[in-house]
Amino acid sequence: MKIASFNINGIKARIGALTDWLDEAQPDVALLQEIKSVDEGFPRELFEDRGYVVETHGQKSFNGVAILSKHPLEDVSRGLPGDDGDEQARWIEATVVGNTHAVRLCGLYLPNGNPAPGPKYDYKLAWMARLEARARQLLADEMPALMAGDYNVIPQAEDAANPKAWETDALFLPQTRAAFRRIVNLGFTEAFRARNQAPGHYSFWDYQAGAWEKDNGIRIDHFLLNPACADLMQDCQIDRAIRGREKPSDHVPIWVELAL
DNA sequence: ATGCCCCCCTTTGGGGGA
Repeated sequence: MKIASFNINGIKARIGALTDWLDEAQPDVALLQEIKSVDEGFPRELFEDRGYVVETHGQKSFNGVAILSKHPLEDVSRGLPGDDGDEQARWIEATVVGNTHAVRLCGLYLPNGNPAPGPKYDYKLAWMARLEARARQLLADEMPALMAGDYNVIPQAEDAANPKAWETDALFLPQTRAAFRRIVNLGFTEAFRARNQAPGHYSFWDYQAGAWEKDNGIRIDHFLLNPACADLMQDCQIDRAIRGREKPSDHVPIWVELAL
């Protein structure tokens, strides 16, 4: 089963780019971030026509996550636990049932956090603490589980073309990286790095200053797999070429192939 | 580190992103 994550930066602006990629890449599941749409505005029939079931957790103008799946989804849950007052749509969960295993899927859009320091950075760190709490539960469960999406975290210097430029940025501050590492170190496998240790692999290139043309990218979209899920991983890749197309998102898809 | 893009509800600009 091929499970992909893609920050599309607005569903309305990305309909063509998204459907083209779906038709070619043929993921069984696509976890989408930044749909920037309310649930009623999401063009679900475009995906239902392609054989996907659609679950959204939308919000007006900003954020918003969704799951598209060619297999039935069960136990859908919206919102990251731990703060009932959090209005931002950044988390959706569901269980997808394969032939041999069921897998718990968590799609996430972690806060950017800039400028740091400040209230937005405080929100990012608080959100990451809630993420850690949910991650601990997923580890305790025996069911294979993954958390995938736009983490807005550059884990290591080799995950940026120009790490110097990110030193004071919320995506790369020591506190951000420590919070991410703390979650991984609970026992998760960072899927891409488990299969590829080379520098120069990115998932985001800014629209500005010719970042794509200069390959001035960063790797901020990640899959974290619990041990039962890591045992099923057969591949993990980043669809880099998508960034060079017409009217692209500033992110590209990343996907894992799981044996189920 | 700013040479862009997306959203809103618009006619002219503001908020937000990474």
